[in-house]
Amino acid sequence: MFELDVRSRKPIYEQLVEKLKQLIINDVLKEDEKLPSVRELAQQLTINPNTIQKAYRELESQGYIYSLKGKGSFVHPSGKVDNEEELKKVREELKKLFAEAIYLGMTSEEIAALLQEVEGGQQDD
Amino acid sequence: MFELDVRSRKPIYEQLVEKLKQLIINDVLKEDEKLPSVRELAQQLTINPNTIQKAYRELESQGYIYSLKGKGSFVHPSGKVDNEEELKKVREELKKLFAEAIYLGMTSEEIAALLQEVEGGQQDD
DNA sequence: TAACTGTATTATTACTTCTAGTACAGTAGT
DNA sequence: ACTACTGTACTAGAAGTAATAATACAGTTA
Repeated sequence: MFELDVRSRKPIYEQLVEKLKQLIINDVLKEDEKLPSVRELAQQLTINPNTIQKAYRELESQGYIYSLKGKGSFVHPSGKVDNEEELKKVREELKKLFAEAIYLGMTSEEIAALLQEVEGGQQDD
Repeated sequence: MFELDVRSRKPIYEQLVEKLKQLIINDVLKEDEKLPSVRELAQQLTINPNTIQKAYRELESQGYIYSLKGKGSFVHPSGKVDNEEELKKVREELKKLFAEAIYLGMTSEEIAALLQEVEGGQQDD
Protein backbone atom coordinates (compact mmCIF):
# COMPACT_ATOMS: atom_id res chain seq x y z
CA MET A 1 0.00 0.00 0.00
CA PHE A 2 2.79 2.42 0.93
CA GLU A 3 6.05 2.69 2.77
CA LEU A 4 7.11 4.23 6.01
CA ASP A 5 10.47 5.56 7.09
CA VAL A 6 11.11 4.02 10.47
CA ARG A 7 14.43 5.82 10.76
CA SER A 8 12.72 9.18 10.35
CA ARG A 9 12.58 11.69 13.20
CA LYS A 10 8.84 11.86 12.62
CA PRO A 11 6.66 9.48 14.62
CA ILE A 12 5.35 6.55 12.62
CA TYR A 13 1.73 7.30 13.45
CA GLU A 14 2.12 10.86 12.12
CA GLN A 15 3.63 9.59 8.88
CA LEU A 16 0.70 7.23 8.64
CA VAL A 17 -1.81 10.03 9.14
CA GLU A 18 -0.15 12.09 6.41
CA LYS A 19 0.06 9.26 3.91
CA LEU A 20 -3.53 8.17 4.42
CA LYS A 21 -4.70 11.76 4.24
CA GLN A 22 -2.96 12.13 0.90
CA LEU A 23 -4.59 8.96 -0.42
CA ILE A 24 -8.00 10.19 0.68
CA ILE A 25 -7.53 13.71 -0.64
CA ASN A 26 -6.25 12.50 -3.97
CA ASP A 27 -9.19 10.15 -4.26
CA VAL A 28 -7.06 7.01 -4.35
CA LEU A 29 -9.25 5.86 -1.49
CA LYS A 30 -12.85 6.53 -2.54
CA GLU A 31 -15.77 7.70 -0.43
CA ASP A 32 -17.00 5.08 2.04
CA GLU A 33 -14.26 2.72 0.95
CA LYS A 34 -13.16 0.37 3.68
CA LEU A 35 -9.66 0.86 5.00
CA PRO A 36 -7.56 -2.13 6.02
CA SER A 37 -8.40 -3.25 9.53
CA VAL A 38 -6.12 -2.18 12.35
CA ARG A 39 -4.65 -5.65 12.71
CA GLU A 40 -4.37 -6.29 9.00
CA LEU A 41 -2.51 -3.07 8.25
CA ALA A 42 -0.30 -3.63 11.26
CA GLN A 43 0.72 -6.99 9.86
CA GLN A 44 1.32 -5.60 6.37
CA LEU A 45 3.54 -2.81 7.65
CA THR A 46 5.05 -4.93 10.43
CA ILE A 47 4.27 -2.37 13.08
CA ASN A 48 2.18 -2.55 16.21
CA PRO A 49 -1.63 -2.46 15.94
CA ASN A 50 -1.72 0.20 18.65
CA THR A 51 0.25 2.50 16.39
CA ILE A 52 -2.25 2.02 13.58
CA GLN A 53 -5.11 2.65 15.93
CA LYS A 54 -3.52 5.88 17.07
CA ALA A 55 -3.32 7.05 13.45
CA TYR A 56 -6.92 6.03 12.73
CA ARG A 57 -8.12 7.82 15.87
CA GLU A 58 -6.34 10.97 14.72
CA LEU A 59 -7.79 10.72 11.21
CA GLU A 60 -11.26 10.25 12.67
CA SER A 61 -10.94 13.29 14.92
CA GLN A 62 -9.89 15.32 11.90
CA GLY A 63 -12.94 14.15 9.98
CA TYR A 64 -11.22 12.10 7.29
CA ILE A 65 -12.53 8.68 8.26
CA TYR A 66 -15.25 7.19 10.41
CA SER A 67 -15.07 3.93 12.33
CA LEU A 68 -17.81 1.47 13.19
CA LYS A 69 -17.20 -1.03 15.95
CA GLY A 70 -17.27 -4.53 14.55
CA LYS A 71 -17.42 -3.29 10.97
CA GLY A 72 -14.31 -1.34 10.16
CA SER A 73 -12.97 2.10 9.29
CA PHE A 74 -14.16 3.95 6.21
CA VAL A 75 -13.31 7.05 4.19
CA HIS A 76 -15.52 9.95 5.16
CA PRO A 77 -17.46 11.31 2.15
CA SER A 78 -15.67 14.50 1.09
CA GLY A 79 -18.73 16.72 0.77
CA LYS A 80 -19.97 15.81 4.20
CA VAL A 81 -16.78 16.72 6.00
CA ASP A 82 -17.63 19.77 8.02
CA ASN A 83 -14.65 20.41 10.15
CA GLU A 84 -14.48 24.12 10.85
CA GLU A 85 -11.65 23.57 13.30
CA GLU A 86 -9.55 21.79 10.71
CA LEU A 87 -10.37 24.46 8.15
CA LYS A 88 -9.19 27.14 10.52
CA LYS A 89 -5.89 25.35 11.00
CA VAL A 90 -5.43 25.03 7.25
CA ARG A 91 -6.11 28.74 6.71
CA GLU A 92 -3.52 29.65 9.31
CA GLU A 93 -1.01 27.25 7.80
CA LEU A 94 -1.65 28.68 4.35
CA LYS A 95 -0.95 32.20 5.55
CA LYS A 96 2.28 31.18 7.24
CA LEU A 97 3.40 29.21 4.22
CA PHE A 98 2.55 32.06 1.82
CA ALA A 99 4.63 34.47 3.88
CA GLU A 100 7.48 31.98 3.95
CA ALA A 101 7.30 31.30 0.21
CA ILE A 102 7.36 35.00 -0.57
CA TYR A 103 10.24 35.51 1.81
CA LEU A 104 12.19 32.81 0.03
CA GLY A 105 11.67 34.59 -3.26
CA MET A 106 8.60 33.03 -4.83
CA THR A 107 6.29 35.42 -6.64
CA SER A 108 2.55 35.31 -6.08
CA GLU A 109 2.26 34.28 -9.72
CA GLU A 110 4.36 31.19 -9.07
CA ILE A 111 2.28 30.34 -6.06
CA ALA A 112 -0.98 30.86 -7.93
CA ALA A 113 0.33 28.64 -10.71
CA LEU A 114 0.95 25.86 -8.18
CA LEU A 115 -2.60 26.25 -6.98
CA GLN A 116 -3.98 25.91 -10.51
CA GLU A 117 -1.83 22.84 -11.02
CA VAL A 118 -3.26 21.15 -7.94
CA GLU A 119 -6.79 22.23 -8.75
CA GLY A 120 -6.56 20.73 -12.21
CA GLY A 121 -5.17 17.48 -10.85
CA GLN A 122 -8.11 17.08 -8.52
CA GLN A 123 -10.67 16.44 -11.26
CA ASP A 124 -8.22 14.69 -13.50
CA ASP A 125 -6.02 12.17 -11.65
CA MET B 1 9.69 38.93 23.24
CA PHE B 2 7.25 36.01 22.93
CA GLU B 3 5.86 33.08 24.80
CA LEU B 4 6.31 29.34 24.57
CA ASP B 5 3.95 26.56 25.48
CA VAL B 6 5.99 24.19 27.59
CA ARG B 7 3.07 21.83 27.97
CA SER B 8 2.74 21.48 24.20
CA ARG B 9 3.48 18.19 22.45
CA LYS B 10 5.79 20.14 20.16
CA PRO B 11 9.44 20.37 21.18
CA ILE B 12 10.42 23.77 22.58
CA TYR B 13 13.21 24.26 20.05
CA GLU B 14 10.77 23.71 17.18
CA GLN B 15 8.34 26.25 18.59
CA LEU B 16 11.26 28.62 18.89
CA VAL B 17 12.27 28.09 15.27
CA GLU B 18 8.72 28.77 14.10
CA LYS B 19 8.25 31.89 16.20
CA LEU B 20 11.58 33.39 15.18
CA LYS B 21 10.93 32.53 11.55
CA GLN B 22 7.63 34.39 11.73
CA LEU B 23 9.32 37.44 13.26
CA ILE B 24 11.93 37.44 10.52
CA ILE B 25 9.48 36.85 7.69
CA ASN B 26 7.13 39.55 8.93
CA ASP B 27 10.03 41.96 9.21
CA VAL B 28 9.65 42.45 12.96
CA LEU B 29 13.31 41.51 13.08
CA LYS B 30 15.06 43.56 10.41
CA GLU B 31 17.93 42.55 8.15
CA ASP B 32 21.23 42.15 9.98
CA GLU B 33 19.53 42.87 13.29
CA LYS B 34 21.23 41.17 16.21
CA LEU B 35 19.24 38.45 17.91
CA PRO B 36 19.48 37.99 21.68
CA SER B 37 22.52 35.95 22.61
CA VAL B 38 22.03 32.28 23.35
CA ARG B 39 22.54 32.77 27.07
CA GLU B 40 20.48 35.96 27.26
CA LEU B 41 17.43 34.49 25.54
CA ALA B 42 17.75 31.36 27.65
CA GLN B 43 17.56 33.47 30.78
CA GLN B 44 14.60 35.48 29.49
CA LEU B 45 12.63 32.37 28.61
CA THR B 46 13.94 30.37 31.57
CA ILE B 47 14.99 27.48 29.38
CA ASN B 48 18.35 25.87 28.80
CA PRO B 49 20.91 27.63 26.57
CA ASN B 50 21.47 24.38 24.69
CA THR B 51 17.84 24.45 23.58
CA ILE B 52 18.25 27.98 22.22
CA GLN B 53 21.40 26.99 20.43
CA LYS B 54 19.63 24.08 18.81
CA ALA B 55 16.97 26.46 17.48
CA TYR B 56 19.57 28.93 16.22
CA ARG B 57 21.51 26.13 14.53
CA GLU B 58 18.35 25.03 12.76
CA LEU B 59 17.51 28.59 11.67
CA GLU B 60 21.04 29.01 10.35
CA SER B 61 20.90 25.79 8.36
CA GLN B 62 17.63 26.96 6.83
CA GLY B 63 19.22 30.27 5.86
CA TYR B 64 17.25 32.60 8.10
CA ILE B 65 20.07 33.77 10.33
CA TYR B 66 23.86 33.75 10.37
CA SER B 67 26.11 33.48 13.40
CA LEU B 68 29.54 34.92 14.01
CA LYS B 69 31.65 33.46 16.76
CA GLY B 70 32.26 36.04 19.45
CA LYS B 71 29.85 38.54 17.87
CA GLY B 72 26.37 37.10 17.86
CA SER B 73 23.56 35.83 15.64
CA PHE B 74 21.96 38.06 13.03
CA VAL B 75 19.00 38.07 10.67
CA HIS B 76 20.00 36.99 7.20
CA PRO B 77 19.19 39.66 4.59
CA SER B 78 16.07 38.45 2.80
CA GLY B 79 17.22 39.04 -0.75
CA LYS B 80 20.41 37.11 -0.23
CA VAL B 81 18.75 33.95 1.04
CA ASP B 82 19.31 31.36 -1.63
CA ASN B 83 18.10 28.13 -0.21
CA GLU B 84 16.90 25.93 -3.04
CA GLU B 85 16.43 23.01 -0.67
CA GLU B 86 14.14 25.03 1.57
CA LEU B 87 12.25 26.33 -1.45
CA LYS B 88 11.67 22.79 -2.65
CA LYS B 89 10.20 21.83 0.71
CA VAL B 90 7.90 24.85 0.69
CA ARG B 91 6.64 24.01 -2.81
CA GLU B 92 5.83 20.47 -1.74
CA GLU B 93 4.10 21.72 1.39
CA LEU B 94 2.08 24.20 -0.65
CA LYS B 95 0.85 21.48 -2.98
CA LYS B 96 -0.20 19.24 -0.10
CA LEU B 97 -1.91 22.10 1.67
CA PHE B 98 -3.73 23.22 -1.47
CA ALA B 99 -5.09 19.72 -1.97
CA GLU B 100 -6.14 19.57 1.66
CA ALA B 101 -7.81 23.00 1.56
CA ILE B 102 -9.76 22.08 -1.57
CA TYR B 103 -10.77 18.77 -0.03
CA LEU B 104 -12.10 20.60 3.02
CA GLY B 105 -14.23 22.76 0.78
CA MET B 106 -12.22 25.90 0.10
CA THR B 107 -12.48 27.29 -3.41
CA SER B 108 -9.37 28.34 -5.29
CA GLU B 109 -10.77 31.88 -5.17
CA GLU B 110 -10.73 31.80 -1.38
CA ILE B 111 -7.20 30.49 -1.38
CA ALA B 112 -6.06 33.10 -3.89
CA ALA B 113 -7.69 35.79 -1.76
CA LEU B 114 -5.65 34.64 1.23
CA LEU B 115 -2.52 34.87 -0.86
CA GLN B 116 -3.32 38.44 -1.87
CA GLU B 117 -3.97 39.29 1.74
CA VAL B 118 -0.56 38.03 2.80
CA GLU B 119 1.16 39.65 -0.17
CA GLY B 120 -0.32 43.02 0.70
CA GLY B 121 0.66 42.68 4.32
CA GLN B 122 4.29 42.10 3.40
CA GLN B 123 4.88 45.65 2.11
CA ASP B 124 2.51 47.19 4.56
CA ASP B 125 2.99 45.67 8.00
C1' DT C 1 -20.27 -20.31 17.74
C1' DA C 2 -16.35 -18.63 15.14
C1' DA C 3 -13.99 -15.14 13.04
C1' DC C 4 -13.84 -11.02 12.07
C1' DT C 5 -14.12 -5.78 13.35
C1' DG C 6 -12.92 -1.34 16.70
C1' DT C 7 -11.49 0.06 21.26
C1' DA C 8 -9.22 0.19 25.86
C1' DT C 9 -5.75 -0.76 29.37
C1' DT C 10 -1.39 -1.76 31.47
C1' DA C 11 3.46 -2.56 31.49
C1' DT C 12 7.92 -2.27 29.39
C1' DT C 13 11.37 -0.80 26.18
C1' DA C 14 13.49 2.53 23.18
C1' DC C 15 14.18 6.98 21.75
C1' DT C 16 14.14 12.07 21.87
C1' DT C 17 14.01 16.21 24.24
C1' DC C 18 15.65 18.98 27.70
C1' DT C 19 18.65 20.12 31.30
C1' DA C 20 23.17 20.72 33.65
C1' DG C 21 27.81 21.47 33.78
C1' DT C 22 31.97 22.32 31.63
C1' DA C 23 35.07 23.72 28.17
C1' DC C 24 37.17 26.09 24.16
C1' DA C 25 37.49 29.80 20.67
C1' DG C 26 36.68 34.38 18.77
C1' DT C 27 35.50 39.56 19.68
C1' DA C 28 35.54 43.97 22.01
C1' DG C 29 36.58 47.33 25.56
C1' DT C 30 39.49 48.58 29.38
C1' DA D 1 46.80 41.25 29.19
C1' DC D 2 42.56 41.06 31.45
C1' DT D 3 37.64 40.84 31.57
C1' DA D 4 33.35 40.04 29.81
C1' DC D 5 30.93 39.21 26.42
C1' DT D 6 29.81 36.19 22.07
C1' DG D 7 29.08 31.18 19.50
C1' DT D 8 30.08 26.30 19.68
C1' DA D 9 30.91 21.54 21.36
C1' DC D 10 30.73 17.72 24.39
C1' DT D 11 29.23 14.38 28.00
C1' DA D 12 26.00 12.77 31.29
C1' DG D 13 21.55 12.25 33.24
C1' DA D 14 16.52 13.25 33.96
C1' DA D 15 12.05 13.53 31.93
C1' DG D 16 8.78 12.80 28.60
C1' DT D 17 6.95 10.52 24.33
C1' DA D 18 6.62 6.88 20.92
C1' DA D 19 6.33 2.21 20.02
C1' DT D 20 5.75 -2.52 21.35
C1' DA D 21 3.55 -6.44 23.64
C1' DA D 22 -0.08 -8.78 25.68
C1' DT D 23 -4.63 -8.95 27.00
C1' DA D 24 -9.39 -7.91 27.26
C1' DC D 25 -14.07 -6.34 25.99
C1' DA D 26 -17.75 -5.10 22.71
C1' DG D 27 -20.14 -5.13 18.32
C1' DT D 28 -20.88 -7.44 13.45
C1' DT D 29 -21.44 -11.14 10.28
C1' DA D 30 -22.09 -15.71 8.58
